Amino acid sequence: MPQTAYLPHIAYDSVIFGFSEGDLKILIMEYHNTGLFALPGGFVQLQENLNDAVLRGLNERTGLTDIYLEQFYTFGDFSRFDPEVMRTLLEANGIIPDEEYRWMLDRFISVAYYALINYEDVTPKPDALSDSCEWYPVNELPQLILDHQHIVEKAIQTLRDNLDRKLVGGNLLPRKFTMNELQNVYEAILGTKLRRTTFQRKMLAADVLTRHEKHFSGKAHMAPYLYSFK
Amino acid sequence: MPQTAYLPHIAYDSVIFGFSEGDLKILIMEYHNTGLFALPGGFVQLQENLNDAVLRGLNERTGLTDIYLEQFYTFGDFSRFDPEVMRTLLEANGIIPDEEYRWMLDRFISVAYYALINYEDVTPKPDALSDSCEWYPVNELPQLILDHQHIVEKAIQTLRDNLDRKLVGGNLLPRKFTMNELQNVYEAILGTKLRRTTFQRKMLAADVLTRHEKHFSGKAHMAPYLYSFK
DNA sequence: TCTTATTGTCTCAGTTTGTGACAATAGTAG
DNA sequence: CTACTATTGTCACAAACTGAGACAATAAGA
Repeated sequence: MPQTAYLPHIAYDSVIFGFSEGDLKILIMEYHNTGLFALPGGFVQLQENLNDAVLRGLNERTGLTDIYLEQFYTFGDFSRFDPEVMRTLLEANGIIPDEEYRWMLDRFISVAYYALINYEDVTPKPDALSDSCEWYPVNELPQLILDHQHIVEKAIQTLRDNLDRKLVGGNLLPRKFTMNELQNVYEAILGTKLRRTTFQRKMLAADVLTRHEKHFSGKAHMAPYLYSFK
Repeated sequence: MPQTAYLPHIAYDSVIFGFSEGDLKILIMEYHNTGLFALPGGFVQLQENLNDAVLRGLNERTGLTDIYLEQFYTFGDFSRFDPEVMRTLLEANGIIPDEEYRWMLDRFISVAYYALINYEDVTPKPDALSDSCEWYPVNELPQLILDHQHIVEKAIQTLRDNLDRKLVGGNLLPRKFTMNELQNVYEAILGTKLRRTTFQRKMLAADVLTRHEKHFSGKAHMAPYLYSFK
């Protein structure tokens, strides 16, 4: 691992949302030999924009470059400070927190972001310290380190609040999708069922969709149109 | 100034809103002998919660303890970094940035909050480095240091977005107020005129107000009721 | 050709919102 | 004491929006 200089005391965590099999999912890392699960995160280089640091981390995990990303809260309670977690994590990788790594055991304030990506576009990649980086349904998360569970909850809450205002649901789907697929995304995010006709009417009235050709699924019924966001 | 240990690289800025004479106003500090204007801000002590640090700063400026406070964004661009501003500010106060103060010239990431307070409750107090801490209408701000103008714009935008969702307008008024005063607050925040009857109906239907006695202003017309938030 | 599941659209009722009307004040001016 | 004015609380009506169901139009299999 080439050593780069980072801003001390400042970290970011990202809640990366995807949608598959009817479930809203997020990416979770599992660290080597520790049984510890955490959100993907990282640090900010000395001359790097905060937002760029997050995009860099997202690119390392997903390979994607154009990502819908939103900052939603900065967690700064002193109670977040638990050096034993980071020490465990480093030592499990054979790293003794000496001069070069001691800064990692300090207190951190973490700026949290959520990202919306198309599940199909991604093969998640673990980093040097982790065994895996995998999708978990938001309702079936493993126990997470520190306050990461709380960060996820706040991310979902913010996503729900922003869903109608920003019409971001489409970022979780391929470019072209059916109205039913879009509705499934909304239902997974909100955690409630929606009325088909009302949803369709609202989406069409919002004037944000372009209608394309029909999509023949091979199923024995009327074929739905494909749509994309304008 | 007793020296306390602070987290390096981390600051906060607060946009403190008040309402008077029909205008939405915020508190701005002017630093000694520099002509520099800035938002009230500060640093986080080593073992202090971020939110508590902000409340501490707010209390120092306003004397208030129960304050409606909301975190809205963390500004982390490298371009914020301009050590000359801080150097000017320290030197104008006869402080040479030596060992004890050099950390203040480093790059900072700033967590921004907005607060809503009752204008009448407050006599703003400058700090050790500033001549004044005064109310300015948001449309008549002086030129501010760094990206503080941008921070203010984002604060207003967030306040507008949250206005209906969180019904926070009342925090800018005394405990008891008339419907017309509340409407004036909403109009100042949104920057638009609202219809009297629609506004009244919406507020009453929201079921968040308690109606009290009438308020006799001495004017020659029907006296309005006073309301308070439940 | 018949059957089934799903889709796009329409209808109708119920609710909410925009807009103006209007009577009820609380003072002031005669 | 009576007119007059400005503002308030409330109502009325139309327009817009939303919930809920109805229904014809498919696409494929039996």
